[in-house]
Amino acid sequence: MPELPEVETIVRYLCPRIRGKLILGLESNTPRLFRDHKNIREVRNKIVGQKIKEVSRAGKNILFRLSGGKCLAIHLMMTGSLLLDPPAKNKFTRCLFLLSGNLLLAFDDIRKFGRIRIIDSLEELKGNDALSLSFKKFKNLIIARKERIKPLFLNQKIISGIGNIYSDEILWHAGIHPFRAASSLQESEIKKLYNSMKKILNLAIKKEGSSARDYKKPDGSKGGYYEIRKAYQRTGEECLRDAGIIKRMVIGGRSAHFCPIHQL
DNA sequence: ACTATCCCCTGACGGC
DNA sequence: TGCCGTCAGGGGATAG
Repeated sequence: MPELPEVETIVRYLCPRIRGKLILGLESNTPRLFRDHKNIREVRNKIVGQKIKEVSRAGKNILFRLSGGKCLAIHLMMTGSLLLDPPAKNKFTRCLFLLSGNLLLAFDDIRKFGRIRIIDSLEELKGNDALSLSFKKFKNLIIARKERIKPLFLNQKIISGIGNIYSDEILWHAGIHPFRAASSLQESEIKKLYNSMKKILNLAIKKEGSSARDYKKPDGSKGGYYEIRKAYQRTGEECLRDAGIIKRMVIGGRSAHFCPIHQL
């Protein structure tokens, strides 16, 4: 489940290696991947022959800025991964980009939830990226909402980039209960939440993401955050801060893992 | 505006 | 061995 740190890791890996390359071809047997377009041919016509001018990130989207002015947006959803120069195609390879310099970029995705689309400009995806959010903006987004804090963190339209792993980790670090109404948070708690958000996301980037299940870097290697997580998927285990036992509850169809003692 | 539920899709895993 | 139910959870749709 690639979230902001995983996507950022992928972008940092890919950018110096494919920037300036030409897209020579696109192969895919999974039309669903291009569900925002008529068919694969339409996508191919729009991108083949163009140069990748920049690789960047917006929330959980990987963005290729193309020489023609348009932009290729790749969303890995839950099980997608981008692999550069993969050893061989496998049954989960849904799409292949042929790049100049004899480079092959594969999009693998077990569950076919991923999505690739062409957008007119980067502006279309500019949301409130968790890492470029100022405290003032963050606070205003939080206090305006009656929604509970955990689903708020998962809502990409409000704060983009955070998914189930890091929302649990951030709330554990900040000592905030996932069911708290956002509008009930005190100024000091919002400050703590903001600092925890930056701290956890930057730490996870440093660890190159969490390989809980399917996530891997474009060279096939794994990230190291999962091994140092404090809350996510630790149901029944001891809290690493106090004597609490990590509890699991479902909220909005997602599982929240938290410590009932220090998360209030 | 908020909440819960279902759907998309496939693999892992536990029970029988 | 193999069949079945459950869980994983990003995001969109929909009903209440």
